[in-house]
Amino acid sequence: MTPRFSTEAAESDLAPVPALPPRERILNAASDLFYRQGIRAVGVDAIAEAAGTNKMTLYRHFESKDALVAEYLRRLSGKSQQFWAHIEREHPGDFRRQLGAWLEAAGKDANDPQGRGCALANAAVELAEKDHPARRVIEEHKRAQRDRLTKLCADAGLNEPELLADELFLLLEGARVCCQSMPHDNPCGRFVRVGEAIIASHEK
Amino acid sequence: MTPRFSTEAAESDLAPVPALPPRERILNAASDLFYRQGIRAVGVDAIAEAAGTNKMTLYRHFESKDALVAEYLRRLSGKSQQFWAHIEREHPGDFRRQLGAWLEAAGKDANDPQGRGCALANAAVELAEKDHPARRVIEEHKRAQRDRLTKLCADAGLNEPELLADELFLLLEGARVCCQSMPHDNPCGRFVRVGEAIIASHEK
DNA sequence: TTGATTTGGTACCGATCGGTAACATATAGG
DNA sequence: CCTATATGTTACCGATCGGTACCAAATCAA
Repeated sequence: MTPRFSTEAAESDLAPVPALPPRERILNAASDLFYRQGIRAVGVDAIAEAAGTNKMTLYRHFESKDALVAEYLRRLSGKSQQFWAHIEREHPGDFRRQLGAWLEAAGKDANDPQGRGCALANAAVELAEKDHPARRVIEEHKRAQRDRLTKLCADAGLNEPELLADELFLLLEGARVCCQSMPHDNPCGRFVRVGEAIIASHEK
Repeated sequence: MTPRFSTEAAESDLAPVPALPPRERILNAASDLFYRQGIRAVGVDAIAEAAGTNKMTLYRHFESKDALVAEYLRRLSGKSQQFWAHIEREHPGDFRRQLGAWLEAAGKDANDPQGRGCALANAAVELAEKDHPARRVIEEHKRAQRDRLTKLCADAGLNEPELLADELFLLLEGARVCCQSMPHDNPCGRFVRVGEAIIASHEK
C-alpha cells in the first residue's frame, strides 16, 4: 500500500462501507453481534464500536437497547417475507415447487455449520419477560410463518394441510435448535429427507 | 410422584425447607430462577437470596456461576435418565408401550402452559461461547437422548429406527421451542397426534 | 455564507455484574 | 467441654451494564 501523506480524510482507506448512514451501520452491527453471541451477551458499547460510531448516536436512533432488539428482529422478519415473495416469483402457480424450494432453503438454514438457528426463536428463549417489546415481533412473525406454510400446503393440494404444515413447522424449529445443542453429528442432516417423507405421506 | 419427563426444572415453588443443606437450596433456587427467567438474566445475588443464604456460601460450594450453571444442567440430565428408567420399569419388555409413554410425557412437557421448553436446549441458545463448561453437559445429554430414543425405536421393531428417532426427536425439540415463541395458539397441541402418525408410518 | 441539524467524543451517572476478604456465629465431633 | 469445620454477615473490589449531559466538529439546507 502506498504511504499516505496526511492524517486527513482517508476516504477509501479501509472503511468497508462508509456510505451507510449511522442508523444502518448500527443495525447491521447489532444484527451480527446479537445473532452470533446472543442478545444479552452483547452490550450497547460493543454495538456502537462495531458500527464505527458511539453510544450517543445509537441512542439518538433507538430509544433503548430493547427497542434496538425489536427493530433487529423486525428487519429479519421482513427479510423472511421477502423470501416468501421470492419463491413465489420463482415458481409462479407451481405450489409443489414452492414447497420444495421452501424445504430446500430451510434445510440449508438448519445445516449451516456457522448458523445459530432462528434469531427470532433464540430471542424468545433469551427474553423471558412477558412484556418485552420484542415478544410482539416474535409471536407475530411465527404466526405469520405458520399461516403462510399452511396456505402453501393447502394450495399444493396435499391432504390435511394444517396438520402437514405443523409437522414441517415443528420439524424446522427443532432442526434450528438442535444445530445449537448438538453441533456435532446432529440430526439436521436428515432434515430434507424427513421433510420429503412427511410431504409424501400427505400425498392424495 | 412419578419422575418428570425431562428438563423442565421447576422445583417446589414456595418450599422454605430449612432442613436442606445450603448446597441443595442453592441448586434448587438456581434451577427455578435459571429456568423461568433465563440463565443470563439471573445474578448470583438473586440466587443466594432465593436460597435463603448468601453469595459467600454459594461460592464455597460452586467455584463460579458457570460451574453452577453446569451443575444445574447436569442434575436435570440425571433426572432425564431417571425418566428413561421409569418407563422401562413401567412397561418391562414392551417397547411399543415404552415409546407411547415417552410420546405422552413429551407431549405433556411441550404443552405445559407454564413450561419454557427444554432447559438444556435453552442453555445452548443462551450460552453461545463454545468453551462454556455447560456445553459439554448439553451436547452429551442431547446425544444420549437421541441414542436412547433410537434404541427404543429399534427395539420396538419399527422400520428405519434411526430415521424415525430423528423425526420424533426434531419434533419434540421443535415443540419445546415453539411453546416459547408461540405461547398462544401454538402447534404443540398437535404434538402427540403428529407423533403417533409418524410412528404409524414406520409400522412394518 | 449562514444557520440548523446530525454526528462524534468524552466524561459521567447509578446500578448491577461476578467474585473475594475478613470476621462473627453457629454446629458438629472428639 | 473444646476444637474444627461450615455457615452467615458485611463490606468491598474492578468491571461492565444501560443510559445521559455537554460540547465540538462535520454536514446539510437555504
